[in-house]
Amino acid sequence: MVCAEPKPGLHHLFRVRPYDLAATLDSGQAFRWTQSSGSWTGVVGGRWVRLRSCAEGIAAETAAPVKDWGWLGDYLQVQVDLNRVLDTLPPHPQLASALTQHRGLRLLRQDPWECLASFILSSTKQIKQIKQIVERLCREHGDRVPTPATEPEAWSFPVAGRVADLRETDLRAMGMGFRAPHLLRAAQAVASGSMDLEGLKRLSLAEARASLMNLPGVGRKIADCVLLFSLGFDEAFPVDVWVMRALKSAWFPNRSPSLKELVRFSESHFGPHAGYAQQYLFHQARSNSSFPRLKVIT
DNA sequence: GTCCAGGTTCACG
DNA sequence: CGTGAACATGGA
Repeated sequence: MVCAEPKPGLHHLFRVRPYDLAATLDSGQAFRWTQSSGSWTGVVGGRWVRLRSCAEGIAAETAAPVKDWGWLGDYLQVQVDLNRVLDTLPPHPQLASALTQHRGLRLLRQDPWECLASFILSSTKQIKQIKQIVERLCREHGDRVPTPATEPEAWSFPVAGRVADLRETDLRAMGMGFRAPHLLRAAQAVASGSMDLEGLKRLSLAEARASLMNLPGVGRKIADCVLLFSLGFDEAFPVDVWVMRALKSAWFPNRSPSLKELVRFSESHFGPHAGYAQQYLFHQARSNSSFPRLKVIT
C-alpha cells in the first residue's frame, strides 16, 4: 500500500510494527472511530484524524497543519515495543492463540476524562450503543473541529466542565438512563478538581483504583478500564462478561468461579502487562463468537 | 415479546 | 461473605 505525503503538515507516517489498526481502534477501548474505505476517522485531542495502515506502519492525516505529532504517537502508543511486552505474558494455549491471531492489537493512551465518561456510559450497554450515545454527547455538547471539505462534520468530546453544567434530565434525554447521574457526578468531580485524573498517575495502582471507585457508578471494572486505557497502568485487568467467559473456559473449564475469584486470579497470574492479555482475550472472545460485524453466515 | 449488553449498588440471608 | 434484583434503553 502506498503512503503518499503530498501536503506538508497534514500528513505523517508512524513507522511502527506490528500494529493491527483495525483491532486496536475497534476493540472496545475507544468508541469514536469509524471505518470508511480502508481508513479510520476519529477525533483525538480536539483534532480530526484519519488513519490508514500501510506496510511501514500507520499513515496519519489531519485537517489542520501539525508541527509536532507527539500527541498522536502517544495516543497510538507507537513507541511501545509490543513483542517484548507480549513476551512477558504467561504461556497458555488460549492466550497464545489470541496473541497469534491478533498480533498488533495495542492498548491506546486516551484522554482520561473522555475514557472515564465513556466507560461510565458503557455499563450494560452493547458497544454499538456506547458508540451511539458517546457520539450524541459530542454532537450536542462538543465543539466543532475542522475537517477536510469532503468529510462529514466532527465534534470534540465535551470537556468535563461542559457536562457538569448540564442537568440530569438533559442527560437522560440523550438516552443515558440510570447512568445519567453517574456521568454528571463524575463531570462535577473532575471539573471542580476534587477528582484529579492526571494526578492518579502518580499513585499506586491500588490507590488510583480506590480513588476512581469513590465515584458513583464506577466499580472495579470501569475503574480498571480507565486505569488501563488512559492512565498507563498496564497491570489493570478489567473483567467484564467477555473476559469472564474467556477466563472460565481457558483456565477453569471444570467449574464456574465467581467474578471475585476471577479478579483475584487475574491479579496474580498475568504479570506487569496483564492488561494486554486482557485486551487480547476480550478481542478474541468477541471476534470468535458473536462479534456482529464478523458473524459468519453458514 | 424475550434476552442481553465491556456493571454497579443495595437489600437480604 | 455470597447471591439476587433493580436500574433504563435499545439492539439482536
